[in-house]
Amino acid sequence: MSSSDNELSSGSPTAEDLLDRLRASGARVTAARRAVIQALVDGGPHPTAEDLAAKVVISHPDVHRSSVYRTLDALAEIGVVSHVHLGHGSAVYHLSDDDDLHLLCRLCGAVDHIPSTAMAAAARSIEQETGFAIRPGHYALSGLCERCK
Amino acid sequence: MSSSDNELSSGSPTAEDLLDRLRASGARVTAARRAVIQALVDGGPHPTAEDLAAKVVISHPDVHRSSVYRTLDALAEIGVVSHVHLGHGSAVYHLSDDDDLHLLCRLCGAVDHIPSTAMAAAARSIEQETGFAIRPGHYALSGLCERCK
DNA sequence: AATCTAATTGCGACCTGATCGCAACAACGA
DNA sequence: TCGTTGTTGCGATCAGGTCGCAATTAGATT
Repeated sequence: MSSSDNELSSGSPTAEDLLDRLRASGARVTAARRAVIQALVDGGPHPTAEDLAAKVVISHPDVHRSSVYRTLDALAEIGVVSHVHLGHGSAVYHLSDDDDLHLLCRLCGAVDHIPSTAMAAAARSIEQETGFAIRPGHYALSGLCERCK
Repeated sequence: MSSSDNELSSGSPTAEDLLDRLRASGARVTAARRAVIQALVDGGPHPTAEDLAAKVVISHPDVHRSSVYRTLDALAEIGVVSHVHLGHGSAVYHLSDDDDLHLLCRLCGAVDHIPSTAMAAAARSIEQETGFAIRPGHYALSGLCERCK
C-alpha cells in the first residue's frame, strides 16, 4: 500500500483522509481547516474546541477561534467528528468513527470509553416500550469511575 | 390525614414538604427560597434556572437571579432537586424523587421520561465489565422521539 | 422581647463557551 | 486567468452561570 491509498477499512484516519472527505462533500480545503484537522488527529483524546484552538494557534497564529468552531461544525455536518457534552462546561470533540459511548466520572472528571453495543439491548427495549430511539453517542453517561466509587 | 401530615409515601411533595427538608438540613427558610420552591412545585415539567427565575420575579420582584441559582444548589445538595443537562444550553431542574431518566429528542427537543430501571441491566453489565458505575439521572440520553424518527 | 451570629441575599462585575454579521480573502471549477 | 461563492478573521455579542462583598435576616440563645 502506498501512502495515497484511500482509508477504506478500520484504523485511525489520517488528516488527508479527513480532508478528502471534506473535499468530497463539496467543502473547500483551507489552511485553517488543515490546521484544525491536524490538531484533531495529532492530539490527545478529548479536546474541547478551545483546546483545539489553542493548539492550532501555535502553528497558525492567525487562525481565529471562530474558524475552529466553524470547522468543527463543518466536520460534524459530514459526520466525521462528533462532540459529546461532558458536563456543565464545554463539549469535547472526537473522530466519530470510534463508535463508542463516553462515561464521565462526576467526581474526578475522568472519561472512559465503552463500545456502544454495551447499551444496545437496553436501547432496543426502551425503543420498543416508548418509541424513543436512543442515540447514545452524543452525550456522556455520567457516573462514578472505579477509583471514585 | 390533615394538611400537616408529613409526606412519607409517594406522590408529589408539597412546597411545605420541601421547605421542611431544607430546614431539617440546617438551612434557613427565606422568602427567596419559598418563592423558588413554589415555582418548582407549581411549574411546568422542565424549567431551566432562568425559567424559574422569571417565574419567581413575577411574585417576588426583588429576588435576584443568583439567589435562584443558589437556592437550586442548596436543594440539590440535600438531594431534593436535581438537574439534567439536556444539550448545548441550559440544564433543567426537577424534583429528584421522580427517579427516572430523561430522553431528549435531538431534533424537536421533546423530553420524555422513562423509569431508570429500563437501563438497570445495561448499567449493571457495564459496571461488571469496566468498573464504571453509571448514574443515569444526571444527563439526558439523546436520540430521536417517535415523531421525529 | 431583645440580642446575637452566621447563613443568606441582592447587586453587579465577571467568566467561559459559543455564535453572529460583515467586509476581505481565496479555493477551485470553468 | 478569472469569477463565483464558500471561508476567514475580527470584534461584538450572547447565554448560562459564578463570585465577592456589604447589608440583611432567620432562628438559636438569653
